[in-house]
This record gives sequence, C-alpha cells and structure tokens, in this order.
Amino acid sequence: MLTIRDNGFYKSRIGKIETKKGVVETPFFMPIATKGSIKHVSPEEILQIGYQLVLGNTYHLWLHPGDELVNRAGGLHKFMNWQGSILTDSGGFQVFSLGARAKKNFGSSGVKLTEKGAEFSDHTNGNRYLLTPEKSIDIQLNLDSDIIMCLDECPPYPCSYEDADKSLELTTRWAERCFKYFHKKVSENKEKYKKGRPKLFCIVQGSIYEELRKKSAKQLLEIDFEKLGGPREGWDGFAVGGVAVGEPREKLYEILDWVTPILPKEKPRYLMGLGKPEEIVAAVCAGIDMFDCVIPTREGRHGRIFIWNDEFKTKTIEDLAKNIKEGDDGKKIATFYKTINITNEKFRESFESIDKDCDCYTCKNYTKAYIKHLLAVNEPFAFRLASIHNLAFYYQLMQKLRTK
RNA sequence: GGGUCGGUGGCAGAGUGGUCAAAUGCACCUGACUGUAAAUCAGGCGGCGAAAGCCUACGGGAGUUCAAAUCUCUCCCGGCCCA
Repeated sequence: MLTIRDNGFYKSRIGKIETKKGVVETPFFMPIATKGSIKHVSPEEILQIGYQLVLGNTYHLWLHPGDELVNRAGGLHKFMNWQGSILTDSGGFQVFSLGARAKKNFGSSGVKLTEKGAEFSDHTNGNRYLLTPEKSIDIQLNLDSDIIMCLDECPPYPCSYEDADKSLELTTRWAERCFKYFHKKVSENKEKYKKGRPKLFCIVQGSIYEELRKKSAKQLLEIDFEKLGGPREGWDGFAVGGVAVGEPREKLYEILDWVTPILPKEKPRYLMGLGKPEEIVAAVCAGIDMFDCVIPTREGRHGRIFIWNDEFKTKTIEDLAKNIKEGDDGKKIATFYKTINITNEKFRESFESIDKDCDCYTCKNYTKAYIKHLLAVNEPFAFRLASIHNLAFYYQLMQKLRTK
C-alpha cells in the first residue's frame, strides 16, 4: 500500500494549470502527438474523451515540416486543429534515444554533445543539425507551445556517478540559457504575449543517485533568475526527467521521494515519459501532477488493451493506492486493472465490448472480436479503436486520481 | 495418343545422395513495448516428451544404397507443346 503525502495529493496543492488556451485540472495525463498528430486519433476525438492538453515534439516538428512553417500556419494549435493546450518536449530526449540508435548504427558519430548543444545527423539524408538551448526555445515559441521545456541532457542507464554529475551540470547550464533566452524573447514580444506568455519548465536530472538528484533540483531552484532577465519566481514548473530509461523499476519511487519534497508545493511537477497506471498512481501519491506516455497509444496499436477490474470502476485515489502491492523485485503490482492482448486467439468470437461500462466510442460501438479481426488483417481502424479506448482508460484513471 | 516440365510443411517457394523435421516469406500462436525513427520488435510454429530422444513426413507404391526430399521403375495428378 502506498502512502499519500499531504503535500502530494494534488487537491491540497495546485489543482489546475492555466494556459492561454484554457484550464487543465491536475493531475493529468497528456496524449502524445509527436509529429503533430496523436497517431490514428483525431483532435476532436481526443477532446471528446476529455483531454485538454497534448504533447508535441520540438525535434520532430523542427525537421518536418519545420517550426517556421508551423508558425506561418498560425501555430501548432491551428495547424493541427487542436483546441486545447500544447506542451512541447525540448528535443532532449531525442539526444538520448536517437543517440543510442546512432551509436548502434554508425558508431559514436551520430550525435555529438558539446557545451553549445547537441549535434545530430539525420540518418536518412546525412543532414547535420545543431540543437542548442536557444534553438529549442525558438522552435517551441514558433510552434506557439503553451508549456515549453528546457533542453536537457537525458543520460542513459546505466550511467556512472561522474557522468551523471557532469550531465546534470550541463542540464543546469542549458536551463539557465533557456531561461535567459526565453524571457528575452518574451519581453521582446510584449504585444504578442500580453494575454499571457507560455510557461517554462526546467528538468531535474541526476540518474539514480540521491545526492545528484537533489543537487540537480537545488541548482535549478537557486538560479539567480532576475539576473538572467526573468521573474524572481523563476520556473513555472518542474519536470523529473531521465526516468524509465532502463533503470530498475523501484528506482523511480526512490527518485520521486528524493526530489518532490524539494520542489515548491505551489508549482506543477511533471514526470516525463511515464507510465503504467500503477506508476502514475504512485507518482501522484508522491506529488506529481503531470504525465505523458506512449503506452496507451503504442500498446493499443500493438493489441494491448487496458481494462478496469470491476470493483474499481468507481473508486478514488485512496482505493487505487491501497491496491498497489510491492512485488519481490520492488515492482509495484496493481490489482485495480488488467490488460488483455486483444490479438489472442481466445477473443476470436468475443462478440462483446472491451468493457461494457466504459463510455468510450470504441466500447459503445465495437466488439473485441471485431477489433481482433481488424488488427489481424492490418486495418488501421483497429489502431484508432484501440487507441481511443486506452486513452479513455487513462483519462478515467486521472479522473479517479482527481477525486478524493 | 506422343513429348516435355513439374508435384516439398496451412500457402508461396528453396533444397537435387548424408550436416534435412527441411532455407526464406506469408499466415498462424505467444511475448515485449514507459519525455514515439515503433501499424514495431522478439520468440514459437509435424507428433509425443521436462530433456536426451523417439515416431511420422517432401504426390502413391516398389527399388538401388550403409544412407533418399534428392537416383531408378511404375502409378496418380497438373502445366505447356505436338497430333
């Protein structure tokens, strides 16, 4: 069973985030629209499920179709016809994920990290790109993002103490540059931002080392913000990054225990890239407000479907937290939901919805047998139906976490 | 009727005396997926067995050989050509 911290339970903390596009209640989950689209699901459908904020990606949109083009189109919201808010990732994660891939494919030359920034080569055409903290901010401003992330370095796991230390120091220096540049741009465009500027979040790194995680958080808090030309209160929010990069699962909960008590209570905390439902519940209990993850959409496309266990259909965060057990290996095991692989033979003649009590478009209209069939014959409609249901499940999860 | 080429696992298709229970692809079964180079990736896929192994299998039958999916004969079936 998990303990829910006083300062952790969101109702007693911030409760919502306001962007120029609207109010988003916390804790919340963000579907991922990396290239300007949640794969196979329309913005209208995302809105209908209840989502108010989606994540877009600096790196991908920078290369295609280009942030300036998106800007000419009227910003990402208009370009992709999304009426809610948008958070953009900084591209820091791509330094990590594409770097690992480039290393595997081309040796170490694929991604080069320097003080200045991260130099990539596009493996398809060999084009070189230099992503600097300033460039990342420029791109995100061009996209007209509502929540902008600082460029960070996301170290892989395993990572030595020394490397993690160097990495977090670089992330802090980059964060300072992002902060300075961001507020310079905002003050240069007062007219544009008179109704409200985007928010700027920093990212705590430090791998799996307690000392380093705390050091990272403290460094980011102790920046002389006014000297850098920004407001004294500093960051608009804090992200915990470099998690779920291959480290032992139980480390996540330790990292949150180290970091969240240091962060200001009144500002939102964002756990980047996570996670499974039990991880989200545990993280909310530890004081996290924001999440994003490819799991509901990607796993949906691959046939894994999330389903509530009956007795948890109307439960609240306390009930969910009580039903997370600790496994022998430190993993959290949830009993409030299950997953099925809808491609399994046993669903061939399952002429019933995934969950008769689920009010999503998929469950209201389609059977498991039908979705299994579509997946088996590679019909893209299956991806849409599975994604919608899993996204609805995640939305329901967050609703429960918002309900005391 | 004559000639000729061919018949291989659910399908397509390699293999042309031993290392073949048989490449590869598809289909099928099962898993994985955590700030999305992901409609991707991994494993399994004749039967029995935990395994070693045993049994049954490359159209049917009969041979040659220590050994046959592979060589010979014959039958059946199909494609093409000639009458």
